[in-house]
Amino acid sequence: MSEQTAARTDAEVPARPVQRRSGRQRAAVAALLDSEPAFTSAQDLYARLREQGNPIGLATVYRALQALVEDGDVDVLRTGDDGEAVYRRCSTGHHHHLVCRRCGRAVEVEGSAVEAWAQKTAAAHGFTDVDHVVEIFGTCADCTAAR
Amino acid sequence: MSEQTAARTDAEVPARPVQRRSGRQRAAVAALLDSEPAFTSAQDLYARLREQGNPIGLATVYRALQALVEDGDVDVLRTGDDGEAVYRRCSTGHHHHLVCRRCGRAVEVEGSAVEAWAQKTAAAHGFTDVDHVVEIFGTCADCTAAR
DNA sequence: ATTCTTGCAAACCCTTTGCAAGCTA
DNA sequence: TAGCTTGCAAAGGGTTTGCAAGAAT
Repeated sequence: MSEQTAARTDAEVPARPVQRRSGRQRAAVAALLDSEPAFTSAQDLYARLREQGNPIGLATVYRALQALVEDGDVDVLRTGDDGEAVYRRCSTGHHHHLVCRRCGRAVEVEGSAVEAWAQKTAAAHGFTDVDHVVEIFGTCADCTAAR
Repeated sequence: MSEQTAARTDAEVPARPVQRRSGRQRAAVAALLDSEPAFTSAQDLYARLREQGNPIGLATVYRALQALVEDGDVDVLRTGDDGEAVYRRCSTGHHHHLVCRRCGRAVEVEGSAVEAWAQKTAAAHGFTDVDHVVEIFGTCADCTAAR
């Protein structure tokens, strides 16, 4: 993992109360994501699930991720190099990420100062329905040390 | 165009002095981009060039864009929905964008406050080699009025 | 002449979709 | 039983690459 780009929408999607059956595989994807601190790609999750003995289908992984994102349980980002989407279990409120470009590990952060700045800047140019994407990339302490 | 995501790298790429021949088609792409205030996709540029009577090849458009980005003359963003890349002629210094999610028109903006915040936040978590992606999306004045 | 540029078509990759079979409630 | 979930394979869409032909220096 290296350069990435944000894809999170700030607009609060009112998680429509879709009726969702348990689904063994879907649960497996959710569980793996729960224990993963880094942003991970669908392909990666797919490979890992199979490695750990779960013969899941790639389409199922994508469908599970789709559902999780829809429910607001997971955040999505896009890698800057190839546009691949990466997912991560996240808290529901509005927040941004501090992501390690080396291992993908991420920390949720918030910055009211940025929110205000974005709002003000947009307004100054006559823009409405303002929304923003903010992601910080760097090398985490562990990766810095391991190098 | 609608939701998008940033892909700009803050790391200053020391535009390697690549020897580049003029190239009629490459120039055409650069020219079109020069007169375009909005972030535009490769496919879109390709279509427009052909429409205006320039039988360019799609691969050439991509190669031209690649070169322009490499030289730091063009900025890239990724649409949030489909991960399509969009390009725009930009100034060389570090800056961010205020993009209209309706028409794609963009304004270059800068915010030292954000730069400082990003740096401070990253440092607080032990991250090094900090870099960040910040893009503001909204509906520009014109589009707001036209609606 | 040499070297870079352009086009076309094929190749790639990630992601989505159709459809039949398997589960869940 | 009815309806969602899963898999496989095929389709899609954007982007890249191989290779031969066409410019530029």
